[in-house]
Amino acid sequence: MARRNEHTQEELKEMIIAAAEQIVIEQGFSALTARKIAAKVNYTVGSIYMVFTNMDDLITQLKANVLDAITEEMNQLRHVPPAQYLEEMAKTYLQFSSQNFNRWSMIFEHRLPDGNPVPEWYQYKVEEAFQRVEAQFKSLTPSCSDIQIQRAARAIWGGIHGICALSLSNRLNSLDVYDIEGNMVLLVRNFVIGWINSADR
Amino acid sequence: MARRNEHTQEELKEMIIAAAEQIVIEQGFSALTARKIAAKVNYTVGSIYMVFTNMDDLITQLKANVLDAITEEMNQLRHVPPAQYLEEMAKTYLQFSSQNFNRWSMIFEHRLPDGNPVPEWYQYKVEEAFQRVEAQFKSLTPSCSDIQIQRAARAIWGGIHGICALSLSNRLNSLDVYDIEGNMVLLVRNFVIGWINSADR
DNA sequence: ACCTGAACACCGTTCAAGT
DNA sequence: ACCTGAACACCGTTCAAGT
Repeated sequence: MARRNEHTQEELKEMIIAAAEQIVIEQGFSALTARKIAAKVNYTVGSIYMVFTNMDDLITQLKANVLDAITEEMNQLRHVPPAQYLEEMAKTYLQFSSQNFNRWSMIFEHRLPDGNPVPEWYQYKVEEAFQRVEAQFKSLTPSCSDIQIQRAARAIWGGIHGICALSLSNRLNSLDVYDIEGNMVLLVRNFVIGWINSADR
Repeated sequence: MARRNEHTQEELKEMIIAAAEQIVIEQGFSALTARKIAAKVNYTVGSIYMVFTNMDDLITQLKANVLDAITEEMNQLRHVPPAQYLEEMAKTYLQFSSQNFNRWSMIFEHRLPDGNPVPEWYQYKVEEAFQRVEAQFKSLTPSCSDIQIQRAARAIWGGIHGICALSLSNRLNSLDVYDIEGNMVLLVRNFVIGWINSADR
């Protein structure tokens, strides 16, 4: 034992991530433990700490992968006018979060301890998502200042996320995804109508 | 030892809840443990299970208390026209969630295990919050059907919640509460404008 | 009837020791 | 250099035993 050299550190890292993702998908974030991961990849618990500084580090990687998966879905969207594009984004986000509920909710169920700030590269991924929304508002109302555009993007993306969060957490509430999609579209459409018609921006 | 009879079961329950709330406020939800609570109320861990079926039960009580606190804040709101009332609700929710961040985020960081459904009395408290929003839309557009009103309420309340959730979790992002409040108002105001002007409801 | 204390089956994290 | 195994300081939950 010790020094098996069966896998490179990089391979081990990927194996651990894959095993962890499987556990989250099947049993939810709260069921994710270092020992379960180790058993799944056939190493001892200690090995995890060769390639991750701690569980929070590992979980941050998992969360980043989910952000990437969402971005990937958004990249599939076809090119349509901005108002419609925003609706498509909202529907895509809803679809992703309902179809990948355990991975998606991990993003919000996990919080780094107070000392550890969210790493910059992770923040950057979040920013990227916002920029896609900002681009739509920029083409919708080109005369608006950057700050106005930013506000609109944050308001509507917050709104889109919030409908997902409330609807899916209370999802026993006899609301199916189709109904939620209606709320999604309602919010986006009315906000956009208001945004275009309003002098108050 | 054993059989101290210093407190009634009801008193013990309240002491435990109070101690748990203090821990959440000071150290966050993830730092809440049965043993810490027991130490704070000067009983042994086992005693908690005399008055709560398990930690999830206790946490559900804590979450309910937070919902009550939010409702309490909403009850302080003065009587104003519906469009303005919705904005006031949004601002109140933001203020509460930023001033009571650890208690508020507990509501969304904690999830009952898959077998345990959310208790009815808890669901009811959530419904109550929605009804207050529905009432505003009812007086804003009295001719709308109940289902339209419900959709509007869920859309806008989801939106309000989502802006809080995204803004406060990424709150290092150099956005202060005043900026977020601006996004809040922007969302509500534009949605309401859109809602009133739109034939598409 | 109330409460304890100890046990059980778990955690995350560290690190001396082996190859 | 890589990996283990065991330890440490924790968890939630149960329950026989004491008063």
